[in-house]
Parts: sequence; C-alpha cells; structure tokens
Amino acid sequence: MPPRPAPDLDSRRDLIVRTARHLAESDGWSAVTMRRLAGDLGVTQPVLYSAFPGRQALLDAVALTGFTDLAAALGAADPEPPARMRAYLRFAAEHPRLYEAMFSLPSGLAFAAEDTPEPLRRAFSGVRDAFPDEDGTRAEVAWSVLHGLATLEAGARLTPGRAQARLELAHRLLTAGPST
Amino acid sequence: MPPRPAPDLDSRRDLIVRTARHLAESDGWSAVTMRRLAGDLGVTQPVLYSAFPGRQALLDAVALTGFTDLAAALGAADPEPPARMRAYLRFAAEHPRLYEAMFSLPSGLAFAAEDTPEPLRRAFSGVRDAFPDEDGTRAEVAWSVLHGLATLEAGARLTPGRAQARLELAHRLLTAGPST
DNA sequence: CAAACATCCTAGCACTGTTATATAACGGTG
DNA sequence: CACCGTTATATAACAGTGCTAGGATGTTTG
Repeated sequence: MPPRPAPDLDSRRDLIVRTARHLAESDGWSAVTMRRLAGDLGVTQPVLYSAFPGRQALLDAVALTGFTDLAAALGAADPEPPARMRAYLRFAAEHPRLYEAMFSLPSGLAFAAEDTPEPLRRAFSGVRDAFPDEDGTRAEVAWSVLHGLATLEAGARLTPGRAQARLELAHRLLTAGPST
Repeated sequence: MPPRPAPDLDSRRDLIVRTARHLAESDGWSAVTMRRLAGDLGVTQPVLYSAFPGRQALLDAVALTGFTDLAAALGAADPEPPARMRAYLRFAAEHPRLYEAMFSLPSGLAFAAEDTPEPLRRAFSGVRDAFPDEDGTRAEVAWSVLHGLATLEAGARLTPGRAQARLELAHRLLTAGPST
C-alpha cells in the first residue's frame, strides 16, 4: 500500500481542521476524538500529531478559523449597528459548535494581549466599527450583549420566540444616548 | 477495616459536591476526575456512583448549588440595578470555575422549560427584579449583558482595568429610557 | 544500485468514566 | 448465641481517551 503523496503541511492542516469542524457541528465536540477524526480522514492517529502538537492545538486552530469567518461575516454586513448585530447572532446560531470552540471551550488563544492573533482582532473590529467611541468601552459592552445573547440563546436559557424583541431592545439601548 | 457509618445520602451528596467544587476552584474542572475526587474524600470511585449516577449528574449538582448561591448573593444585594449588577459580576469573578459549571460546561440543566429547577428560577428573578418590564425582554437583555461581561472578562478577552467603566455604561444604557 | 530519508502504521502507556463481582460489617430472627 | 440477608464497601476489570516510541514501507538522493 503506497503512502499517499504527502500534501504540504498547510493544506493537510486545513483538511484536518475542516473535518474536525464538520464532525463537531454534527456530533458535538465530545465526539471529536483523535481516533474518530483520524478514522474519518482515513489515516491513523499519529498522522494528526504530525500536523498539530496535540488536540488542544487543533481545537485552537478550529477556533481561529471561526474568528476568521466571523470577521468575514461581520465585514460583509452593513456597517449599521442593527445589521452587524443580526450578522453576529446569525453566525453564532448557524455555527453553534464553532462558536462554542471560540468562546466556551478551554482555549489557548490570547485575546486582550500583545500576541492576539490577527483574526481575533479583525473579528472584534467588526463589532467595534459599528459602535465607535473614544476609548472602546461602548464596543466592549456591545460585544458583551451580543455574546451574552448568543450563548444564552444557544443554551436555550432565554424565552424562545422573543429573540427579535431582545435584539431590537439591545440595539435601541446601545444606540440611544451618546453616553457619558 | 470497618465500613464507615454511612451518613444519609443527602449529606453525603453535599460533601461530594463541596469537595468537587473546591477541587475545581483550585485545579480546574479537568482535574475533577472520579478517582481524584474519591481519593480526596478517602473513598473509592464506586462510592461516588452510589450518590450520583455519573460525573455529569455530579457536575449538574455542583452547578445547581451555584445557582442557589447566586440567587442568595443577588438577594442580599440592594434591589437597585447598579448594586445587583455589581453583585452578579462579583459572584462570577469570585467563583470562576463554579460560574463555568453553571454556564459554559455541557450541562443537563433545563432552563426556559417547564422543569426548570427552582434555584435557576430564583437566580434569574434576582436579575429580573432589578429590571422589571411588562414582558421580561429587558430583564433578558440585562442578563445577557451581565453574562457576556462575566464570561468575556473571565476569559481575559476585555481590556483589564476598564471593568468599572463597562459596568457604569451598561447600567446607564439599561436604565436610560423606558424603552418601546 | 545502495544508502539515507521521510512517512506511515502497529502497538503500547497512562489515564479516563463506568460497572460487575466479591468481601466485610451490620441488624434482625430463630 | 448462631445464622442470614441487606447494605456498603473495595477490588478489578472494560472500553475508550490523548499521546508516543519503534519498526516497516516507500521515495529520493549519492
């Protein structure tokens, strides 16, 4: 059996990440084991370790692609607050496991630090641009609302069917007075 | 070796939950294994299964005590919004792992459903009472802000040192106009 | 052609949650 | 007092986890 013609590392990493993401979205993160993942890819576990140092690094890589996609989704939306907010919540609702990897699962991704990866910065910019203010406090609060709504709704902890009303109220509050 | 004089089930469950909570708060949830937990308690693993059907049920029980405590912390605070908000965020900051079990970890706890446990209801009431409105939309948004701030701050994803400013802004926005 | 290299798979380690089995102590009955 | 069943415990095992060393296979280079 000839060993398959090793593709370069980047595209291999990409394939692994995509498969992991797909597997998580369909069966949950607990189903994303190295063995299962390797099986779905048609290889054995050690191959995964030649692409990533361990499972955590793989999850971080998946989360990173999530931030890239989120940044893209926000960037594609109208810069007006309501559109951006809708885009954020839609992204979280459409990719619940991915969003989980980005925010809920233990992660080694630095954030408000110097070595914050570019995608994270861009994703936050997508929120900040819609809620500009002098020092970024408003943007951080806006992000908190969105994140809170996204996670609580994902956990079925808010009244279903009132999502629209919550979004409208949140928008109204955030864009009401110029603060201070 | 005489078997110790089995305490009744409730107090035994309570002891296990307290130990698990303590262990998580000091070493993280990944360190809370059935073996380690049993070791800390001076018993063997199967004993834990006589008190809880499995690890998940144990974590749920821990989370439940968290909601009880959160409800108490909110109830003990001034009913005025800023005090309640401060109490909520302080609770999350002082018990990060517990808060994690309550909201971030996979959980079997029903919420916006019929069989929502009492402590969960009471905890949410602690937020709702500070932000009353006709249908509860405002309370849900308020809760989302608080939860978003709590988790993003716990993950070091917001600028440190601006927590006070964020809280003040969030309060101002939530109590600004009577909405609609 | 032969040596060196890269890649992969097999097999295994230490650990996890969970469960079946066996042992020891207690409480009540003859 | 002797017996027995219940109960609570510990021992040991199972399947599955993340991860890693060693050997076998193919490809490429001297």
